[in-house]
Amino acid sequence: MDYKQQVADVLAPALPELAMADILAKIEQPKTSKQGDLAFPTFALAKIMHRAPQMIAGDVVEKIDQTNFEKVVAMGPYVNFFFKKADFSADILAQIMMDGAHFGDAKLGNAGQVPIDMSSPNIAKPISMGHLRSTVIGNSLANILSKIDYKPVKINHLGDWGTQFGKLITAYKMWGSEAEVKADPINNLLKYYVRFHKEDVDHPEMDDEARDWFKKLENGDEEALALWKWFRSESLKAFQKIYQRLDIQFDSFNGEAFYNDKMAEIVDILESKNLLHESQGAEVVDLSKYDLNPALIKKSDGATLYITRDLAAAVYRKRTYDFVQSLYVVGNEQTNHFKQLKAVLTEMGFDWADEIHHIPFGLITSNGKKLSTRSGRVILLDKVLDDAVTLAHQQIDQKNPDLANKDAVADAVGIGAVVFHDLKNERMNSFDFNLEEVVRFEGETGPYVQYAHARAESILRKAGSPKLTAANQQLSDPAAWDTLKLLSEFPATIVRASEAYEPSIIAKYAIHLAKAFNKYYGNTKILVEDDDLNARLALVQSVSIVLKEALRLLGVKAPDEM
RNA sequence: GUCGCGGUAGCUCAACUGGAUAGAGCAUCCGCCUUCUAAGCGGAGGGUUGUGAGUUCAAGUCUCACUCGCGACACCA
Repeated sequence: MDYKQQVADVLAPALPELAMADILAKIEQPKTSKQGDLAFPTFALAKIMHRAPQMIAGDVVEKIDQTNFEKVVAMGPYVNFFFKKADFSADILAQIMMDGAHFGDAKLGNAGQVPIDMSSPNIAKPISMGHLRSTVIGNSLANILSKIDYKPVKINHLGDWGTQFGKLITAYKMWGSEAEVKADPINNLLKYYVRFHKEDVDHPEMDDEARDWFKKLENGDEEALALWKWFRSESLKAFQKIYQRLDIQFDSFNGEAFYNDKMAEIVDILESKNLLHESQGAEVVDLSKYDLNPALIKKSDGATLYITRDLAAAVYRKRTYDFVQSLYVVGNEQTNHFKQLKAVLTEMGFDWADEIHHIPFGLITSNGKKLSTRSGRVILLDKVLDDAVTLAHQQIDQKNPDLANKDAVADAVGIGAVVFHDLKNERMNSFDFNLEEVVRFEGETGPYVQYAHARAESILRKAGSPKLTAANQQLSDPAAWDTLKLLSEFPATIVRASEAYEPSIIAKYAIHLAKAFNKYYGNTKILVEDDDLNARLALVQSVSIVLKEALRLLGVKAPDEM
């Protein structure tokens, strides 16, 4: 039921000087339910009618048909509408009971495909907290889009090509061993790489050798290629372990190397359209009309660059998926790159360039400084997840020692805390890494939401997991009101999150709902035999369903007990 | 220097398209487990929303200037 429209319908006859659209646009949601459920400010009318807004509000209330509302009152310059709680609760609870986890589904995407470029770690380097953001934001957006009928395609654009592989092969040949790499691929490959950068300061000839090896790799040299493939597959195995912990699956691992043979066509197109110009020995596309620096397509030595590869990837994705949108969940510091990318595609005549969206996010720093693999200043994601799970275990031992499935719950809670922490704030916010804060279990955290869900489940178990009927779901208890209203806002919240590409909107919603429910739980005895029992249980069930679904959209599990 | 992002309570952050007394969490202090999981609930203190103008009936939100922090500025990705 559209309550906003209902309010507008009764307002319209009392306000002949305003069009329906204007009335609808002005209706707003008060900050607290003391001020009602919807409100209409009369300031705009004051000007037209040359009267004080307070008086207008009073008059409007007199003229209005109040039969469909609990009450309509003038509070200062506002007309405040209070819904009939019993009817409202019956509506929303029946809806959620009926839809279950599908509550909030919408047919907005028309099954259009949406590739999402996300995670994209570099081969032979560990996954750090920095990668977590791209990974969990991308995953959550995929879940959100999927819920409103888009078809997301999660693409892990691996950093599996580039001059660093020349360095890595050089370093491996000097200090590495097969046994070491097999034992612990990421750490040992990283060790070689870091050592290379330490020693090449004094031994510049190492750089020449690295260049040679990369050249060999590009020319298909057997030894170089074999090493590269091996490094790649060992790294991927290690990555998959982390993705499993996060419960994230990808649809494609086509990384940079995948586009090696697809860039020539891009250069051809650019040439045929006369877009390529020589500048200081390099080939560039002039973008001055977009107020951007020229895009460097080919280096002076003829080698291609990052943007050339991304152009090839963009074209490939359009052809392969015929996408309706193409998303890139990549750090804020690459904003310019994506502006250039879109500009070049536009110059090439691809009107679908408009459907490419860079989804930027803020930087994670450590002690205020940018993370850097080379300098060894990394925060390993695996380590953070381990710490979080260990802490979760301790909490369980302390608070619920008899719990079954301790390990699974500790995983869900510990990892959920880390993921939720990364998603709960606007993605553009930067933050300095702080372990205690990331794995916090109290206050506005993932575990707080999980806890509310587990409490709801616990009540339902105690009630004997009843089959709730759609009847008798009128709940007029004011203590339940905030929870009921929040439940009703879930579908609109999903749409808002999808439009802003902002998982934090869902996370904040989950916190609000959990908070409202915890408050209700703390002040109201639910399991008492009276006329409202069925309605209260329906409320508890609905909260459980919606909390679990909100967490799922974020990529966080909701254990039934914890 | 140019462009981008940000500056809200001691700390971390909210505030949907401009609206009512700027809200939470953490930390500090005080209450609540013989009642459905205390990972919880209730209460207290804590603010010139970076500064200064402007637009508006109304500005944390829009405009301009200034300021501080971070980032990007063609041969890395």
